[in-house]
Amino acid sequence: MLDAPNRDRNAERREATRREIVEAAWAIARESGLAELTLRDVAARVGMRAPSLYSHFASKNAIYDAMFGQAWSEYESSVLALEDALPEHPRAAAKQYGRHFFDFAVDDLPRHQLMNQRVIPGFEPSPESYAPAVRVLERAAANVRELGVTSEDDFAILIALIGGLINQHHANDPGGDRYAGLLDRAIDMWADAVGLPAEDPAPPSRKSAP
Amino acid sequence: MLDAPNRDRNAERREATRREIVEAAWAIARESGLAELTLRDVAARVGMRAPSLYSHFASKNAIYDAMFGQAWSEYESSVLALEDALPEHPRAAAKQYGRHFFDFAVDDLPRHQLMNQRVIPGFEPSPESYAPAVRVLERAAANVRELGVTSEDDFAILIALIGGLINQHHANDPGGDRYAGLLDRAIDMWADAVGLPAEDPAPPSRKSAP
DNA sequence: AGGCGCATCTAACATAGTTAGGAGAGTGCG
DNA sequence: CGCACTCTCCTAACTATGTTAGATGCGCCT
Repeated sequence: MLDAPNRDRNAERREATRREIVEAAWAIARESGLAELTLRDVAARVGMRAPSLYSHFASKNAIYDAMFGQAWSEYESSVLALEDALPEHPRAAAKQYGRHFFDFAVDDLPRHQLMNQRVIPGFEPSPESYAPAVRVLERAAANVRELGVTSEDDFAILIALIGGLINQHHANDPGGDRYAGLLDRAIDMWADAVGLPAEDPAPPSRKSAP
Repeated sequence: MLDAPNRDRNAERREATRREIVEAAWAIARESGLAELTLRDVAARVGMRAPSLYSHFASKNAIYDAMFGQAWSEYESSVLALEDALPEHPRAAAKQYGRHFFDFAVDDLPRHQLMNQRVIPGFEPSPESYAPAVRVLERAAANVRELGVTSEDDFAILIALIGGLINQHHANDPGGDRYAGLLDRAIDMWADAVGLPAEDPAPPSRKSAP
């Protein structure tokens, strides 16, 4: 039996190894794409053989789940940070939100792919790993409602619009910035339709942190 | 050497076999999903062994290409048929277009996946198989322009909007119809923004075939 | 009849994810 | 100290899948 301090130390080491594995997997995914991600390569990068990974993860899908869970978690943090820096004007805030979603998805292709779960045949994220993403959407919905948009449907349309531009960017213009340029125009269309007021020339910054 | 009639007959047989293989592949994809599509299963369904498929296709990706090429081709035909039945009112026509895109993508999940090419790691469609899809987009652009939309960007935004709703449908609401219901509202938003006139109460039908 | 082309076959290979079972290090108790 | 337990990692191997090599046999042309 292990006593308490040693149990803790072992748990830490385990966690560290798990993190190392997930980091290695992301490194490979970023360098060569998710399609090139093999357990043997991941294992090699952390100085192991493939079967040893099964001491830390139940399957390859469990590794995907950890990868995506980590990304969603970081995403949630970045959204929380964004909210503190959000301008006061509703339309400006909507645009900043939109640009944030877009940049996040575009800057880091493999991380975007997690939003389109069909990229990995047979993989379904676990509710736990997906939770931060759900919270982000709920927060975004709440924030958008606070801007004066009362309809869930209008919010869903905004999300669809941004998601669609992201997809088109990846399909037609990866590397370019045509669809990033369309984002402001698209959000303006949407803002007019839902009745957000026109933007001030010089928007002041808002919300000192509590 | 073969004389001309026999060469033709052989070519026909070859084409028939290719079609049979592609049909079998679609059947499996529809029943079990693209992830479950294996060459051994495809071959079994047409009464062959897997390596024999290589007499007709250079690789599994070549089979995907044929599958998607066929789907794009049928899609082009359905768009041509749609255009004859398009109502005269610009906003009504835009909605009918939008609903058509949406229904096509939603009714037949595996066929939709071809639009999101990232589903099959390592697969890129050939320009030839993809040509009908390009023509459909060009026709759609021309038709939308004819409705009075002069900006490529506004057209791109419409496409993004519809594509985004389709993606959300597949991700969040497969089987339901929430996003189908949002489509009209979304297209109305877009139509107002680009200045299409309000819809007539009773739109007459248009364009007898030439 | 003889020969050529071609679709199909069997056998096998390479690469994946995964499982079985054992070796060795660390830890705690007698 | 020595023994036993646990845990991580290992080697070996299995299975599934795309793919290649080479043989076989059928049909058509001369």
